[in-house]
Amino acid sequence: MGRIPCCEKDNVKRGQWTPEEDNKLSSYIAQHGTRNWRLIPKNAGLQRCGKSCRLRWTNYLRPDLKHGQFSEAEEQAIVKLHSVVGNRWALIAAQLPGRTDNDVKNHWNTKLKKKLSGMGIDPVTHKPFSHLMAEIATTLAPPQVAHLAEAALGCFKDEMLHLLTKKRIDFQLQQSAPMNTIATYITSKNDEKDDTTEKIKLNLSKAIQEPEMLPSNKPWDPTGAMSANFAGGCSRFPISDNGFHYGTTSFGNDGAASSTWSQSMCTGSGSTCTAREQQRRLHGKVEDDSCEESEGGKGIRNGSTIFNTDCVLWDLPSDDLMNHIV
DNA sequence: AATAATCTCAACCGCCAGGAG
DNA sequence: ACTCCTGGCGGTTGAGATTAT
Repeated sequence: MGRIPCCEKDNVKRGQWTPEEDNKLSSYIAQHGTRNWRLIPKNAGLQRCGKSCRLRWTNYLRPDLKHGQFSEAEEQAIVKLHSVVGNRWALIAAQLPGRTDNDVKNHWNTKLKKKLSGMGIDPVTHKPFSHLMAEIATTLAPPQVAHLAEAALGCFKDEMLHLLTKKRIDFQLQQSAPMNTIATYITSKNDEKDDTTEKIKLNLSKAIQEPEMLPSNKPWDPTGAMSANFAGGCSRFPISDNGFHYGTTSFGNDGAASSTWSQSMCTGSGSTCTAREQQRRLHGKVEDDSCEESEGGKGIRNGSTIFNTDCVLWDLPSDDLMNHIV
């Protein structure tokens, strides 16, 4: 048979750890190490599950942990790595000395996601929202394009509403917008949220009709207008009139301007891979996915390879960052 | 000042791969 | 060969803190 259960579920304490418990756990581990988590709470005199002890130690008590704010360099590293490996928090944390996967995950979910959204970047794909919309537009037949704004709204509504409500961006209704498109989206809802939603719809639909916004033939075409906007130096987004810039100059509306952030956030013009695909590639589980020009599952094992594919164009010192991953 | 809304982050949950038995 | 525990991981929750109204 297997092994005995790690702990008695009904006889363990849960919730916040007290300083006394922390002391017991720390001093026990200092003497005996972390060999067997099932035995540690029992031997240390703790009414905790071994799993809970392990979590407390790895996420909080370990002496090599940093507990302060994330530095800008750390944030950049997180975003870069996230664009490559997706939500592999342990993998990302391994590149940041003193940070745990929980730290990185929390920081991403509470700060960095919003920061990227605020810059007009989809935090899942690391592409500009407008770039994504242009890609969608090229995949639709003309009758379907009329519904693009609706579809995009479904994807990005939360981020857009967050921008509108928290950042107080004033979307101005454009009287000159093509009426046949507007008529498709405007409905007679009166409450404020729906009004906001309609404004978003209107501006999204307008954005995709702007000639300079649309790609010359593919959205990621390096010769196209989209790429001129987003590749390499990563210039600016359509919403930058409201204060968001995405170039080598300022981007934020919160005063956190002119940082090296702006050079790091953009995945460049080549990415057509979703975060999920990146993860699958990392695992090497998929040999022939939709991003065939990349190295498939072998990319991550070769460290720098993944940074050199057509899917992700980073200016990363890839060997440094990926050493521990390989 | 009181209340509501929002944010932060420690802790938990459940799943999985690897391996002990 | 099989069972199932352990350790690790990512997703989610909720209490407390902070901010807005």
